[in-house]
Amino acid sequence: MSVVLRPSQALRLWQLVSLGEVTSGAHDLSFRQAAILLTVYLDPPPHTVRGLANRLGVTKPVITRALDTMGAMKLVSRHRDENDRRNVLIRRTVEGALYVERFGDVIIAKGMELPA
Amino acid sequence: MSVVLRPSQALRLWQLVSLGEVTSGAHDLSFRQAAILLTVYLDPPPHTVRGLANRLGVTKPVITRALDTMGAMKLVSRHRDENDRRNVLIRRTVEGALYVERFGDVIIAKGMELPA
DNA sequence: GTTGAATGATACGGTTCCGAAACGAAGACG
DNA sequence: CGTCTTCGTTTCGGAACCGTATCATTCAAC
Repeated sequence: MSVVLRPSQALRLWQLVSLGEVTSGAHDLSFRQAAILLTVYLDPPPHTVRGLANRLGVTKPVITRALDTMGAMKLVSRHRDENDRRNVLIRRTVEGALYVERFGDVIIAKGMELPA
Repeated sequence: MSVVLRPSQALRLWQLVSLGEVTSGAHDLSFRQAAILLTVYLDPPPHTVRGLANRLGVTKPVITRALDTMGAMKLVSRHRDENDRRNVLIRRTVEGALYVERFGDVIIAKGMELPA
C-alpha cells in the first residue's frame, strides 16, 4: 500500500488539514512544534533536549522553549534521567497521545474528501 | 486515484515533512499561516481579509498580522480593490508560488520514503 | 450632505519566540 | 580533591503574535 498522491492533491490535503486544525480551535502548532511532537510520539524513546536539537538542526534553547510551551499545553512532559541526572527525558502524555491520534484521524478524514 | 494511507503513515508523513521544513531552514509557518498561504494559492481569487477570516474562523486582526508577516516573507502581497476601495485583495507572488510548488514536491518526496 | 454599515488597520497589555552568550548542575577523568 | 566536558536552562534585547477594543476610510441609502 503505497502513498499515491499528486502534488496538487498533497497541497490540497495540507490545506484542508491546516484549515481544520485552525477552525476546530486546536493548538496552533508551528512546523517546529509539530516536528518535536511527532518525533516524540513516533520515534523510539528516549528523547533528550540534545537529541531533539540535533534531529531538528536547531539550538538547544529552541527545544527548551518549545518544551516549555508544549508542556503548558500538556502535550509532552519532562523528567530527569535518574541514570545520568544531566539529561532530561521528554515523554508522552495522555493528552498528547490523544492529540496525535486525533490528528492522524483528521489527516485520513481530509484525505477521503480529496477529489480524484 | 484515491489517497490510500493509514493513520500511522499519515502521521509519519507529517513528521517527515515538518522535519524537512525545519532542517532545510524554510519558513517556520504555523497552522494558521499555512492555511492562509494554501488558501490563497489553491482557492480561486479574489481573496480578502474578511473572506480569509471567515474561512479560518478567526478575527480580522489575526489575518492582518499574518499578512504583515507573510508579506515580509514575500509569500503574498496586498493590493487595494479599485472597484471597492474598502477591500484589500491578497494576491500570490512569484516567491510564494515557488514556495508552494516546492512544498508540494516535498510532500510527495517524503511520501515516497514511507515504509509500506 | 448626513447617517449608517462595512472593511481593514491600529493600539494595548501580555505571551511566546528568536539567536547568542553565560550559567549551574552533574558526570568523567586525572 | 581539582579540572574538564556535557547537559539543559537562563538571560538579554528585540521581534512576532495573541484577543479585545477602537480607529479611519470608503461606500451605500436616503
